[in-house]
Amino acid sequence: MNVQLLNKKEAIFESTLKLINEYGFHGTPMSQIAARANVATGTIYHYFSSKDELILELFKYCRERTNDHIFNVDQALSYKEKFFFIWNRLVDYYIANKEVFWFIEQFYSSPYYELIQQKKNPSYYGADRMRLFFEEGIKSGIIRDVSFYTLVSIYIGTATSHVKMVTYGFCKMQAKGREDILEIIWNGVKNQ
Amino acid sequence: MNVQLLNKKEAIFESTLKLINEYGFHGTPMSQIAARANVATGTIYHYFSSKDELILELFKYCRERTNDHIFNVDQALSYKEKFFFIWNRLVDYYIANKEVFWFIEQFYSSPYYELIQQKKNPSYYGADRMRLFFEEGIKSGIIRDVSFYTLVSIYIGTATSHVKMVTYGFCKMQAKGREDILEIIWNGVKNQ
DNA sequence: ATTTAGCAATTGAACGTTCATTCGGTTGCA
DNA sequence: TGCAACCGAATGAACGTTCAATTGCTAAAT
Repeated sequence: MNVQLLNKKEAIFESTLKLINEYGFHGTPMSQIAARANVATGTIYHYFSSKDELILELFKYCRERTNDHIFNVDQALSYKEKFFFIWNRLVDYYIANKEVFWFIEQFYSSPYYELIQQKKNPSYYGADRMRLFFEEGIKSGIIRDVSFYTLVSIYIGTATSHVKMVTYGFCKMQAKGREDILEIIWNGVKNQ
Repeated sequence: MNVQLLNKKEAIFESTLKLINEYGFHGTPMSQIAARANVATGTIYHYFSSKDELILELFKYCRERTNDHIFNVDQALSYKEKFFFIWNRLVDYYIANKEVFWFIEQFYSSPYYELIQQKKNPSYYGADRMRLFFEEGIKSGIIRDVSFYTLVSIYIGTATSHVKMVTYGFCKMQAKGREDILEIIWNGVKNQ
């Protein structure tokens, strides 16, 4: 990542992200997180009360950054254009930031995610903007009136699945595959 | 291999599956796997050379069982019917066997999966039947001629995404949501 | 039919390592 | 002067793995 790290907290985040991507939750000791971030082990505990909290905070950090990025969209575009644009932005972002993608995927598949749900902390939920975006399409009659989670399964499910294929190396990152997916899901959800 | 051996091995598999589902890869010690399977810790090492090998074998075991189940389909059905049937079977199987689903998800998102890819062991790849099924639809002109991985993103991506929503408790396991998803992706992939 | 040899299966305490966390001390800045 | 930031060796618990000992089973030998 080419970003100039402004503080130690972000250095710790970036270090954790890379190590977890490489060795998984289990295989990344605090000592190595510290080493890669050029801080002492104890320093991490100045910012985070435990390893679990570090991982929870990192998840929030990743999700906020991702959401801020993908929903930064020109409101002058037509709904169809926005539908395509946001999907492509999400895929681009994840492919350019593989560590973020794999960390989020690992997190969602792990028991950590239940911890967050138990807390019932609204700031953990990042679905608000997605919900608004789909509601906009439904209310204006452009896309079919189906439930939010149905649309998420189709829109986000295909995007993450596609990113997995590409980062696994199964298929090349080529425009054709993306266009096909987008055309297919758009044909499926549009009203007519 | 006699019956007794299979029983112990399967008991270890089932125990591992449940514990990993509950505590994650990192949070499940061999001692607990043994306890839940009613065997001694050392016994596990009679069947598996290490914890990593146990997890790799368990992954193969889960994937084989899942594939055997979902592709057990009446060939007399029309292609569209099979398309709907297999998708529903996959979703049903995962919802009825949540530990299998979450284990596979965790595995795919973890660095373990790269280990398997490095081995280049064909027995690890379970995509053959899926590929044949899509080819059947393309050759007969029923579904659009797009790449295998595009179809996987749409077909499997939406299925796993839907299972996640349901097992997270975001949406009820009701017929409506499924029908909507299937109708949308079928509208998208069918020819013209 | 009984004995016996030998190997497979099983046990769980012990071992050595790794790791998250702590803490007493140091640095740097306001 | 005071306080936050920072350090890293020390601590103790947890964990994967080993191993010497025990049991159970099978089949050949008597």
